[in-house]
Amino acid sequence: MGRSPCCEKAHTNKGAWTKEEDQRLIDYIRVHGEGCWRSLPKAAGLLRCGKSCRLRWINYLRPDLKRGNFTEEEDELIIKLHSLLGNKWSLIAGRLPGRTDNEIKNYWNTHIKRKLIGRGIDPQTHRPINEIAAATATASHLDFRKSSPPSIPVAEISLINQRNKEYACNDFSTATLNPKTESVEDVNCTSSGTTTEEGSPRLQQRQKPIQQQELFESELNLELSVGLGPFQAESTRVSSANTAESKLQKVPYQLFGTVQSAMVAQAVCLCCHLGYERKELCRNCQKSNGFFRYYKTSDS
DNA sequence: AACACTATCAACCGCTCATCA
DNA sequence: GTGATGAGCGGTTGATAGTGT
Repeated sequence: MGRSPCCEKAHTNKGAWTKEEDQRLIDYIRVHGEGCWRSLPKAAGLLRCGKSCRLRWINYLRPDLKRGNFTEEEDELIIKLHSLLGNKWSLIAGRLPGRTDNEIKNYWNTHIKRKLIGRGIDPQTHRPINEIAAATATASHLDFRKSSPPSIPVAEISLINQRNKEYACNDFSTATLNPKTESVEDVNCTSSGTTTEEGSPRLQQRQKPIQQQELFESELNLELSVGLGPFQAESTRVSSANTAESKLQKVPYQLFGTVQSAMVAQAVCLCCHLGYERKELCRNCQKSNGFFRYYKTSDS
């Protein structure tokens, strides 16, 4: 089915946003709230397409964004969530208050992937690289390296394997996988966008993380005692009964060994759970950020 | 100082999903 | 049931800052 372009491309700016454009967007949303992205640019006097405005707001201008480096706790949480959800960056971001899907995605690709490889963990499967190497022994090295960017020289694998043995006893992902029930293909699912498997990659992305999570639910005392973030909670997209997100909501989560039933309706942001900001409520738990949000149910 | 290479991340693109008429 | 539309997601690209030679 064809569809009209989201904007008049000939009359829109592209590339980096100027301070003036940022200010226009902020001012508009401050007054009118989020939403109606298609009509927003015109209404706000911006020569941008609605998608661009939305991205700029969500990824950069939103007042509750937490800028700065990721903490070690955030790293580990991202790794845990990725092992469950695959490249569902928006779902992962929903559990990391103040972080955006784009930010997490970039951080994953630039830092965490390398970190996991250094630990001897395959970043896509979250399984030890030596297991994967053994399972793919018949495949060419080139294929293996292609599937696990950034590639590591084959010569380094033995060193990594050794490191992995040391790490494996502490690593949640390696310690909880059941070799009897999971083949490499079972786990090698999550979603590399570069997959060349047959069928719709996107469909597989949606289905496989759930299968994987079912394995985890039974075997892993997973711990994410985090509810939906303030933004994620409003999403109409999480309503589907069978999404990984909704399944996550049903499970009582524990965080780093601390038992907490996570009532989604009483969700508390991760940073408060972790005690990052003990003196006062974190920004994500405060509603008075000077902006009001656009609720379809009440505003439209 | 100049150039090449690498890393980072904001922004874009193409796609799917949800909703509505 | 079907098509149009808006919104959102995930993968990719490109500009630029940082680092090495």
